[in-house]
This record gives sequence, C-alpha cells and structure tokens, in this order.
Amino acid sequence: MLIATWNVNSLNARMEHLKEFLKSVDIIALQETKVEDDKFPEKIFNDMGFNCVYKGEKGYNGVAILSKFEIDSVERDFDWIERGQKRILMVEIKGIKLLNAYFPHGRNIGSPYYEYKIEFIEKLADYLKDFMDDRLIIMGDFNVAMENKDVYAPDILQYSIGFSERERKALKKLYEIGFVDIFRMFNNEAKQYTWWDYRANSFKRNAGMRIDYIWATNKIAKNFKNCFIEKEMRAKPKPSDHAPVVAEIEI
DNA sequence: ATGGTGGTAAGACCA
Repeated sequence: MLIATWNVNSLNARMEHLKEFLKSVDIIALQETKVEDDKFPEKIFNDMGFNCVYKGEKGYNGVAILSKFEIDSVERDFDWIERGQKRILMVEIKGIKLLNAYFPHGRNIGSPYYEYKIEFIEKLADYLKDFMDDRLIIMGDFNVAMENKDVYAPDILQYSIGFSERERKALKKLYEIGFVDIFRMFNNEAKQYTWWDYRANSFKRNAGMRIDYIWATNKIAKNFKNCFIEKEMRAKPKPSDHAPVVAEIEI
C-alpha cells in the first residue's frame, strides 16, 4: 500500500489537486488544513472511500489523516505539546501506530515562536520514546532540514529558520531515539527537496529544503519498498509550497 | 538585510 504526507497549505485551496492525488494513495497525512472541524469536507472523502480523522482551526494549522483502511483508534490530546494549536494526531491502522505532525515554523531564531518550536520537538521526543519497540510511523511537515544535502544553500541557511543549529540538534535527538528516515533508505542524493518558497522563483531555481518526512521504527522500516517525492505536484498551477512524500509499504 | 508570493479573509498575520 501507499502512504503519503502532504502539507496542502489550505485544504480548501488544494481540494482539486488533492482529489486527483488521492486516486493514487491508500493513507495520507495532511498538514495545514486551515479548516475548522465542523467545516471539514468529510463526506467528499468518504465518497472516495476514505475514513477521516481531523483536528483543525480557522485559518491556521490543522492536521488530518485519511485512510482507505479501518482506523482502529485515535489519539488527539497532545495539548501539552501543542499548547492550543492543532498540530498532532495519532491513529492505529492495521496494527501500526501512525503519528501525523505539523511542527511549528519558528519564525525567527531566538523569538518566542522559535522556543515554542524547540520545546515542541523535545516534548514530542519525550512522548515517542515509549513507543520505539512498536510498529510506529511518524510523518508530516517537521519544518527542519536534517543535513547539508537537504538544503539549497547550507552555508547561508545555517543562520536561518529551518536549518539553525538548535533546530537540527533537536530534530537529530528526536531521530536518534530510534527512527529510520524512509526516504533515505532509497535515495541518497542531494537536492531532493519537499518545500520551495513561493517567492524569488525558488521552485524554478530548485532552491528548496527537505523538511517533510516519513520516519519509522526498526520494527516496521524493513517493510518499506520505496519512497519518493511527488515533485510534479509543486509544478502545477496554484500549488501548495510543499510536495507530497509517498512511501510504498508491504504489510 | 530586505523583500519577494500565497492563504485567509477582508486588514493584518502567518508561512
């Protein structure tokens, strides 16, 4: 089956692209839905064969998981990490725990938003360390690039949001509790990005960053057969600034 | 260092 993660940057604005993309996946984790729960277009997805779990707010943030398979349990209470914002959902499907996360952006290094981002990553690591012997997949927009080869200009961006030292350290610490970066199991090349700024012709120049991930514990990582970035989605008219990441998994 | 574009929603705010 195919699982995917995609920051759609508004569900409403991306509905037509998403409906097309859903034809090719079985489970998808969405971020930045920007829609309140009572306005979530659940019926449209149900009619396409997907079960839905969602947690949103008006205009900002918001996450959802759509699944062609039964969703056996849902955990939505992550407020001690999110602190009022709608950013994390966890479900269990076919005996696999699946966590969808939209990490905070952080705005500027040293700002209160930056501290909130660092704390968010640390608290998430603290929460997940108890699940490392499980079949666990975490996926989403982590808003931090891991390595030099994951950004277009590491020398400059090391002083910018998304690639600063403290962000990378926090993300590395989360990673090292025992995750495998599924994309890197199949592709070790540089310049494999998932996000390009709308501004400054970034996509045409391939000035991007790899900040969207599918990570898995060892228990389940061996079941993955492929992983790729659906870059064509970013080339469409009216795109999200993120491209989906898709992984093939054998269960 | 600044400002570039896009989404929401109707003027900033967020990314």
